[in-house]
Amino acid sequence: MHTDLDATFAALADPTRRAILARLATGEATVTELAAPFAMSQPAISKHLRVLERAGLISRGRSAQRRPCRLNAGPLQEATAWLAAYRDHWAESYQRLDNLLDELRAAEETAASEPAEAEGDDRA
Amino acid sequence: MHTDLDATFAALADPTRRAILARLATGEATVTELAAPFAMSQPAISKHLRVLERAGLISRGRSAQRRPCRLNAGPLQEATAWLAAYRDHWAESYQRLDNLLDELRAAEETAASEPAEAEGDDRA
DNA sequence: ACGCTGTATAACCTCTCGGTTTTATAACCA
DNA sequence: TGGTTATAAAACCGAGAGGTTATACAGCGT
Repeated sequence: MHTDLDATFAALADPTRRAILARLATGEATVTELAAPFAMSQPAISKHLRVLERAGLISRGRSAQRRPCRLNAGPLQEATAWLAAYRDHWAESYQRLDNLLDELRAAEETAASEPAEAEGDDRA
Repeated sequence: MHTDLDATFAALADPTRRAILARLATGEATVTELAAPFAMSQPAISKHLRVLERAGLISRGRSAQRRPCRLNAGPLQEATAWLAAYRDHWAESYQRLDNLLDELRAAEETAASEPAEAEGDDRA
């Protein structure tokens, strides 16, 4: 249960991959759809997807010649759990930020209908 | 405010560095103290510390010829905030884990005297 | 002044990463 | 059957990670 953190954090260390995850949070997408926003070749995206897949962050189906990707957030939860152990430490420093997360959480729950303009969006 | 995630996640992607952070959650420590548990040369640890420092995860003081390190958890909070955007997605899949975090949190609050022993300890 | 302790720097090696271009595979369409 | 679309695979490249050993530097103790 304490493995894979290497792969998970390493996968998250790249802005392109974080953006891909953000996109996939919206719903399934094909490789070319995912590649579109980036000034990068298609094979480069395929490589990123392979990294995400090996980290367990995405999984892929088959639809004709397309290979749709979908988010698999399990590892993100593991990562979050690891980080949670340090919550106190930044709470010490500046407790106000403890609220930030609660706000964030509340915002998400409330904004079920409102057009999310909040973060989760990286990259141009 | 949404930068540095690259550096933060990259820093967290190494088990040695995660272990160092776990150790520092206990309190300040000198370089040799930090190096002790690892089957690795001292310069290697110094390099890891430089990575952590450049990621803003630690800062260092001076006490005689020693250069004590202390945890600076700000970036961890940023990382947590980023991950928080995906909470729903694993909540969908298996809601039970939503509780896990609450339990973890509760455990920490209760164990006000026992600093993070959960996980964090990697490596042989 | 001398030597010891604590830490950083330098030079080097190997491996992986992130990107490229080119080519192959697979499944659709006509 | 042939062509086009969607994706993967191969071969290559430069840069950086992560480790090593050897060396330099700083500050203490005597």
